[in-house]
Amino acid sequence: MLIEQENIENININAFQNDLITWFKNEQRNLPWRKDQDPYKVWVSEIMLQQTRVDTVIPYFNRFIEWFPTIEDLAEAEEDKVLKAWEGLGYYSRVRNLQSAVKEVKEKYNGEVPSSPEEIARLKGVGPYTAGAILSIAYGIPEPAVDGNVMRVLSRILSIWDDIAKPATRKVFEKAVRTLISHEDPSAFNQALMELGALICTPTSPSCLLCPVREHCQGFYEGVQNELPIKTKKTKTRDVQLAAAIVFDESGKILIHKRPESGLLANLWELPSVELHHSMQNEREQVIDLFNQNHNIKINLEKIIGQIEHVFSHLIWNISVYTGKIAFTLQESEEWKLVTFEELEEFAFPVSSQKMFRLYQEQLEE
DNA sequence: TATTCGTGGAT
DNA sequence: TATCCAAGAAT
Repeated sequence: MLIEQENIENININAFQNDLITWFKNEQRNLPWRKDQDPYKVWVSEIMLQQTRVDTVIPYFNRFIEWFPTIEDLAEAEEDKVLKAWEGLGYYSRVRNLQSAVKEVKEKYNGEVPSSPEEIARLKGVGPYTAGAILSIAYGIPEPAVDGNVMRVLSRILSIWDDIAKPATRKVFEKAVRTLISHEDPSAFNQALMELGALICTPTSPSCLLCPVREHCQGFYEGVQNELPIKTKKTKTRDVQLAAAIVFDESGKILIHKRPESGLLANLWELPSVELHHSMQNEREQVIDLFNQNHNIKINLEKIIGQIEHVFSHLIWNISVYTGKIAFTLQESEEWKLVTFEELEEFAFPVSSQKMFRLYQEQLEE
């Protein structure tokens, strides 16, 4: 904490703010959520951008605002449609938290996104970064918005060697931002730090020769810009063996299942599946037994149509994909439905299920 | 605090 | 091919 305190005193704060903000105003990308400062749109964009690239978010953002133009529209929407709007974006609890928070804003705050740090931080899905981003960008309030970009950029500028993988480290950077932030234009300042991280001060091989704040950068001065930030943490993924089935009824409809309301891919639809375990039993027999035991569904498996690998951040699914027929009359419910191929479009599926549908289509074409 | 939450692009 | 990682939050 002492090191960065000394380094921050080496910075000419006014010149730094001016160089950074001037660069941002000239070089910023033209992004759909920068067309106005509607707090709702800023909010939606910030949730979508969590751990997600700008290029990925753009089409999702445009469609989401088209479907749900206002807080009221989103508050009143069916959750299934909201999840459909998020289909393929990942981290699906983000959008369920967003809708929940939007309902709270509608009811408790008369539809106006609160502008106090305490109130906005209490909303579901709004953490320290998102609270600061909305407050500064939509309301011009000088609050820190410390994301991965800001930690990378400031770790270099201030030569901060704390491990940014540790949650406690964010506070170090929030303190630095409180010292550095422009009170004239907090929105431009915060966005400029992130834009600099995205365009110039990139994770590998930063473009220091193009950097508008190079002369303020302690890391560049020391020649350590490629060693910062310090980020430990290893990703240990575990393997899970699954078997999924495309199960048809007599009329050719497909059986789909709604996942539980918490945990992985919560509330999304999927092709029914079971987790396999090591056994002397052959896989085909085990799948039939597990469908019976876990789902209380009797099926006749036809054939295996292929294997699919799907990689999450923390685990890997290896899925054997079967086709089959349902061996009794199924009672449909909130959790189980029989639908036609056309009706599949109405349901939100994770990418793993979409891979299986594609695999089946490829089989048909052979 | 460490882990759980997706996905697809970059290197 | 494998690893990392991108505008984080909840638990």
